[in-house]
Amino acid sequence: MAAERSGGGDPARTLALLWRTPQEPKPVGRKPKVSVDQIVTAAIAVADREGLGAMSMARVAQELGVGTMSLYTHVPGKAELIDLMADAVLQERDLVPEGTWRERVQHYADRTRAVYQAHPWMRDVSMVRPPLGPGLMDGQEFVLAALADSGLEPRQVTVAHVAVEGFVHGAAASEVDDQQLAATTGESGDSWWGARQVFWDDYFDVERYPAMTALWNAGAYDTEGTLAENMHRSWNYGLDRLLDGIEGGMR
Amino acid sequence: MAAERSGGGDPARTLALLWRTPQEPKPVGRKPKVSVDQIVTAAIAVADREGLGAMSMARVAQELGVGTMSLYTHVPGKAELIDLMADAVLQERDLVPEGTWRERVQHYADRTRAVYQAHPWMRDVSMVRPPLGPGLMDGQEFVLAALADSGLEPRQVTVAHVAVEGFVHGAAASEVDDQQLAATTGESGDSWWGARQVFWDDYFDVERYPAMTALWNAGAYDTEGTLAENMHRSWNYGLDRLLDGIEGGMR
DNA sequence: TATTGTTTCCGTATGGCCTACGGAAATGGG
DNA sequence: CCCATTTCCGTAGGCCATACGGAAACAATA
Repeated sequence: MAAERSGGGDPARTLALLWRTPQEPKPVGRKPKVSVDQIVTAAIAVADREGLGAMSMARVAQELGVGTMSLYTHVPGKAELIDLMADAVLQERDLVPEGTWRERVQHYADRTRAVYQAHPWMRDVSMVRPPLGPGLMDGQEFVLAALADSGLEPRQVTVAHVAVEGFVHGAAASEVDDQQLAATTGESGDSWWGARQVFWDDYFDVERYPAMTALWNAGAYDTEGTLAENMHRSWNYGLDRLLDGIEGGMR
Repeated sequence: MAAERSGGGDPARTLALLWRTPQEPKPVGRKPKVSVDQIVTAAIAVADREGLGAMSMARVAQELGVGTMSLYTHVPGKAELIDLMADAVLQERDLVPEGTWRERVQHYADRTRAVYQAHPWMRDVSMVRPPLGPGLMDGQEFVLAALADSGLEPRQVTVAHVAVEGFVHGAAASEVDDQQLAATTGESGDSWWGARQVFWDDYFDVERYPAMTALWNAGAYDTEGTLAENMHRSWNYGLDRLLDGIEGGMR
């Protein structure tokens, strides 16, 4: 399925929802059975358990014990609901501004990674046209403040920011991909690779792939630990090297 | 929509398709109206034009002038078809092993980026449980050979490999996200941001976001060029810094 | 209490998706 | 001409988002 995205709906309405612009309680009329917060919470719960693909309007309504169409009274549509979900979980990062600029970027990366771990469906939410809510904005402010303290020129800060942001979201996404697939398909990554043992037996050609063969023979793949642990190690390594490079590029 | 993925179908069947294991022509029986190659080509064409979300079995069959169910004679299901599509476009990279290890990694990144540019739907294809076909494998061999020439220890090569791979696919994905959304929603990135001018007017709080405000005032966002050009610049910067870091880490 | 205005709830219907099943159609050999 | 074999594909079941419009609930008023 393609990346889920914010609708072309009225931006003002979506922004009001993202920032929960308070509106005076209606004096007359039927009392609502559900609130926006309840809908968002229920939607996140469904997506956490069964993936974004299973998060249908009908499924969320069922979870709340209301009719499907009732949701549309509180939320413009599914795309906007996903925006609300994304911003809500980004708020869970709870960033504390302590330490050097580098430690703060690493903290930001760790917290963002934790969000993806807790909510693997974030992999499927595009951050190119992001939900302009408090969750996203607070995060941007945090990293930009850290990078601005690094000594980079203002113009360089914005460039470095895109690179860091890309790495963090990209790496977090690929790291949780595995879990998400395990959850939705019911097959773990290890089992999946195991079932493809046939590949190494029947298709891998040592003459066509000398570098891989050499690495294999050198024991480069004799690793302890699970697939997830190895990905995490690589994630830390990659971010460290990227920050090394940014630091070194200032001279 | 959630990431599209390979089915739990018979791995042997999928691998045979990926490597196009030749099978002796059937002596008897009805002649096929379409081939696997034709199906994959048509599916790629549809996805290129209208996104992976529009690439339905019915749509592909229509493109080929056959009934929907006829496709299932040649391809196990939609998930496997997506694997075949992904491996096919990865083969377009056509990697030439020239230059220093660093130039080769950069060449790999450029060619992979070109694939995403030409086929934006690749953003929606998970690379965690990748199609183990020639397109993927040749690419892996190419980068691993380059990294192995860098002087890193074998064990370090595999770690660096995951980091580079993550950066390349992640950055390429976020770079094409914008184009893909422009194509499927009919709204360009610039127009989308324009419609959200309201945000800066009504919601942005200079006291809550001092770092962003300072950068803005310092002219860090007074950039010429389009959104796409800026993303490309950041991509190059990020990869350079990552490779700087890898190079520096060897000492 | 009955009416009225307002708001929310939600059943129905439309048009899409994947794919299991099984019969029809085509083909070449005996 | 028959028949085994292979491919083609119509039907049907069970999902999805959401436009529309009427029913139901509620507060204020008469």
